[in-house]
Amino acid sequence: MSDKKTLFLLDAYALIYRAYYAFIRAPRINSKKLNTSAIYGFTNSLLEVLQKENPTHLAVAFDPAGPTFRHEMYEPYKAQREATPEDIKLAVPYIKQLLDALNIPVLEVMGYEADDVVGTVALMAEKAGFEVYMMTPDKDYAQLVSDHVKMYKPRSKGGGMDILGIPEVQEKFGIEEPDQVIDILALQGDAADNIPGCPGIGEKGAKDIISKYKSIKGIYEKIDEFKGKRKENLINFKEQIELSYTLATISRKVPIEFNEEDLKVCEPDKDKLFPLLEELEFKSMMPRFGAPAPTPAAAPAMQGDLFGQPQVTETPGITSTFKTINDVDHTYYLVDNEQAYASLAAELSVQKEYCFDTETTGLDAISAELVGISFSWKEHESYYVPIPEGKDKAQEIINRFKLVLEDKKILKIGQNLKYDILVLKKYDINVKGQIFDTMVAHHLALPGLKSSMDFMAETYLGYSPVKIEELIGKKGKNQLSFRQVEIEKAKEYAAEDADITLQLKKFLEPKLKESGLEDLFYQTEMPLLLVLAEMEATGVKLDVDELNAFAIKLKERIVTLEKDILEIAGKEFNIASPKQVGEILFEHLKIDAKAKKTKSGQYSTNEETLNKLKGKHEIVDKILDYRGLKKLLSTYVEALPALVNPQTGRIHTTYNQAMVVTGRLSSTNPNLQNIPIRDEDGREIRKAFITSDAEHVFLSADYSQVELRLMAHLSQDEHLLRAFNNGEDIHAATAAKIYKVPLEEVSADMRRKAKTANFGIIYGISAFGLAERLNISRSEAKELIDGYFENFPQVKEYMDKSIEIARDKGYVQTVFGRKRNLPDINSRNGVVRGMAERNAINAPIQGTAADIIKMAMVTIQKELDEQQLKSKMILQVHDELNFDVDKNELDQIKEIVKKGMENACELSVPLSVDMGIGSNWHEAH
DNA sequence: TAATTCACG
DNA sequence: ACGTACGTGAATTAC
Repeated sequence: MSDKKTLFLLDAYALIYRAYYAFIRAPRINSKKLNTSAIYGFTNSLLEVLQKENPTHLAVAFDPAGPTFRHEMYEPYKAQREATPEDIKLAVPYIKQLLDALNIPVLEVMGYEADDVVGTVALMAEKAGFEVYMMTPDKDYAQLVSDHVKMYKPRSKGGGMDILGIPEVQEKFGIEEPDQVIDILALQGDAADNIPGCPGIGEKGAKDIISKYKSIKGIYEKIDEFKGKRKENLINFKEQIELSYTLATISRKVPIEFNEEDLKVCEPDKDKLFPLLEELEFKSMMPRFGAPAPTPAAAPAMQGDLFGQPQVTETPGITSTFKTINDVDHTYYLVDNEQAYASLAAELSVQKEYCFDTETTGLDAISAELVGISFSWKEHESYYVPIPEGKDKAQEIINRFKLVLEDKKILKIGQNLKYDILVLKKYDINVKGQIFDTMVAHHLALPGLKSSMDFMAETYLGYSPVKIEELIGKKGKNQLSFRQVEIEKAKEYAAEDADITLQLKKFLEPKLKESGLEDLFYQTEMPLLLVLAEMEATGVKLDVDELNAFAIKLKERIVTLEKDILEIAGKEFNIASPKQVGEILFEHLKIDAKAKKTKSGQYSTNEETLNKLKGKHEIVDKILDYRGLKKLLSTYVEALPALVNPQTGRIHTTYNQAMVVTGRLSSTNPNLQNIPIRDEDGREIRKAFITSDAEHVFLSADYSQVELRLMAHLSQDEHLLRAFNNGEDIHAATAAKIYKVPLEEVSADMRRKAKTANFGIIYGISAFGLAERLNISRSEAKELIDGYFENFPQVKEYMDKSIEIARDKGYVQTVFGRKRNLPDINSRNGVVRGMAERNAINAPIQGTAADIIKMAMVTIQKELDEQQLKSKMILQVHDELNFDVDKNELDQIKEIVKKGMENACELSVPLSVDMGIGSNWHEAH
C-alpha cells in the first residue's frame, strides 16, 4: 500500500450520527454544556483512520442543507425522517472547523447528497489510479464497490472495521455485480429514507429474488414464475419499484472537479487546531498531534465533564485504543496441583482482602456448574484454579478454598458477587465477611451508567478485557460452554477478570467515600446482596397444575373471542398484530375517522385508544378482551411453568441490584414484580404462587402509601403531615381540601380524582397527564392541580426546590444520599428538560422508598438468621415483602416483619404496614 | 432489532 | 409546534 495512492472518502453525517448515538447513554458534555459526543466520536474515527491506514489522500463529504434532486422527483423522500438532533446541528460547525485545522477538504455539492459526491469522486479517483475506500456505515454504498473502490465500514457492534471489496459484496448480498445492490434496495425499500420498495418484500425476500432473477428487469421478464400475493404486488407496484430504483441509485455524475492535489493528506495547522481542541476540552486528544500530554496521572476518561461523572472515551465500533492484556505486564498463574492449591490457600488466608471470580457453564446461577475460580489481591497478579467436571471431584478441589471464602475477617471483592455466591452455595460454601461488589458500587457512586465490567474497565482503566465471546463464541449457534475452552485461554480470561475487578474496586472505593455513600453501600446494599442471594436460592413454589387448568379455560375463551371477532370483521386477520388491528378498525370497519397514529405512522391501538372507541363498535370490547387473555396466557400462564427449575421444583428469579436508576430492584427470568393483580382474571395467577408445603403459610406485607408519606416528609407540608399523623384516609383528606368540603361530604368521584392527583404529584404532575388519566379536560385538570398546590403549598415548594437542586448540582438525592444524575435538566429542548424536571421530583421519592425497603429486608433477614427461624423471605415487589412462613413461627415472623418494615427509619410521619396471610399469594393479599 | 403493547409498583 | 406523569421486563409482530 505504501507505493500506492490511497484515497479515503468519509460520509460525514453517517459517521456523525453514529458517533452521537454511540454516546447517547453517557453523552460527552464539556464545561460550557456543549454536547461534544458527535465531535469527539467523529474526530476519533478520523484520527484512527489516518493512523491505522495511513492514506495518501482524504476528504470528507457532507450532505448540503436543502433539497436534492431526489426530492424533486419524489416529494416524500426522507420526509418522515426525524429532525436532526439539536446537539448534532451545533456540532457540525465545529467538525468543519476541525477539518479545516487538519487541512482536510470538505466536499459538499448543492442538490446532491454525500453518497453521490463520494460515488462520483471515487469513480474519478479510480480512473486516476487510486485505491479508494469509502468510509461509512451505510450499506447502500455497496453498489459503488469496484476493483479499486472498497467500502470501509465500521462494524455494527464491538470494535473494528469491515473492508468490503467485490467478493465481500457478492457474498453479503448474494449477487454477482455490486450494482445489483440497487435492485435489492428497490425491492426492499428503505424506511429511513422513505423509499417505498415493494410491499411484502423485506431484506430476505429482496436478496432471494435478485440472486435468482438478477435484476428488476429480470423479474418482469419472468413475472409468471411468481405466484399469489407476491406476484400481485410486483405487478401493482411496478412503478413504485422503478421509482425506488431511481431513488436508491447513487449518482456518479455530480458536477464536481477532481483535483488530486487538493485531497492530499498534509500536516495539521496547529495554530488553529490546538485552540480548538482546547475549547472543546479534548485534552486527551492533543498528544496525538504532538502536544504535551495533559495530566498523565488522571484516569483517561475523567476530564472535562459536567457532573463529575465519567464519559466514554472510546466508543464501541469506532475506535479501540484501549490497552489490552497484551499491552500490560501481568503474571497470571495456573493453579492445578496439590502444592499450588495449598500455597494459594495459604496466601489468601493472610490477606485483608482479595478479589475472586467464578467461571461456570452457564448464566443461570441455580443450574450452572463451576468450571474454575480465580483470585487476585495484587494488581496484575492473579491465580486461576480450574475445577474438574463431576460433582465429587469439583467439591474436592473447591473445598481447598472453603476456609478462605468463609473467613469472616477477609473482605471479598467481586463483580456481580451475587452470582458467584449463589454458585458457591451449591458447593456448600457460604461466603461470609464483608463484601465489595464493584457492580453495585458503581451503580451507587456513578449512577445511570452501565455497570458492566467491560464498560468500567474501558472507562476508568483505559483497558479492554478479553471478551467472553472470543472464547465461547456468540450466543445462538454453537456457543461453547466455558468448560470447552482451552485451559490456557481460560486462565488468561478468568485471571484477568479478577485482576481487573480488583483494580476497579480501588477506583470505586474513594468515589463512594467522596459521595458520602459508604453507609448506604456497606450497611445496606452489600448486606442486601446476601439477602437477595438467599431469596433467589430459596425460590418460590409454583402450582403448575393450577396454571395448566387455568390455561385450558383461557384458551377456550380465546378461541371463542377469536371466532366472534373475525366474524364481526368479516375478514381474516391476526388479532395479535397491532398493525392489522389498526387497519381493520380504521380502514376496513372505518369506526373512527380521526384515528390516532403512533410515531412510526401506524394506527395506535393501545388500550387507551380502544377504550375510547368502546361504544362505537361491538368488536372493540372483544379485541380488548382477546388481548388481555392472550397476554395472560403467553406472558404468565404458559411462561411460568417453563421456568420452574427441575432440580428444585421452584421458580428462582434474578434480582438486579444495579439496573434501576432510582435505586429500586428489578426482577428477571422471570419478572416476579409484575404478576397481575388489578384484574380478576389476572389475579388468578397469584393462586399458583404457593407455600413450600401445608405446614407453611404465605405472608404478604406491604407499605401503605410510602411514596405519599415520603412526599409529606420531604416537603414537610403541614396538611399532609397532619393527615398521616392522624391516620386519615389520605385520598379522602386530599379531596376534602381540594374541593373545600367537609371530610364526610367527599364523594367517591372526588376521592378518585384526588387519588389520581396524588399519584400525579409523586410523578411530577402535568395537566396533560392528569387529564388523560382522569378523562377530563386539560383546563379542568389544571384547576385541580392549582387547587392542590393552593392547599398544599409546601408540596409545590418542594417540587420547585428539587428542580432547583437538580439545576444547580446536576443531580438529586434520596434521604439516604443515593444520587440520580439529571444531565438533561438544562436542556434547551423543553420536552427533554420537562422529563428531567419530573425525574428531579420523583427520583428522591421513589429512591428513598427503595432505600427503606432495602434496609428493612436487611434487618428482617438478620433477625431470621439470628433466631435461626425456618421461615423464608421469598419475594420483594418494591413496597411489598412476601414470606413462606412455618406455621409454628407465624406470630414471631409477623412481629419481626412489621417491626422491621415500620421501624426501618425515622421520618416525620409513621410508616405503616399492612399484612395478610393465606395459603397462596392471592389469599395473602 | 425496533416498535408496540401491557403487566406491576 | 410539539409532546407529555415516574420506574421497570416480557412477549409479540414486523422490519
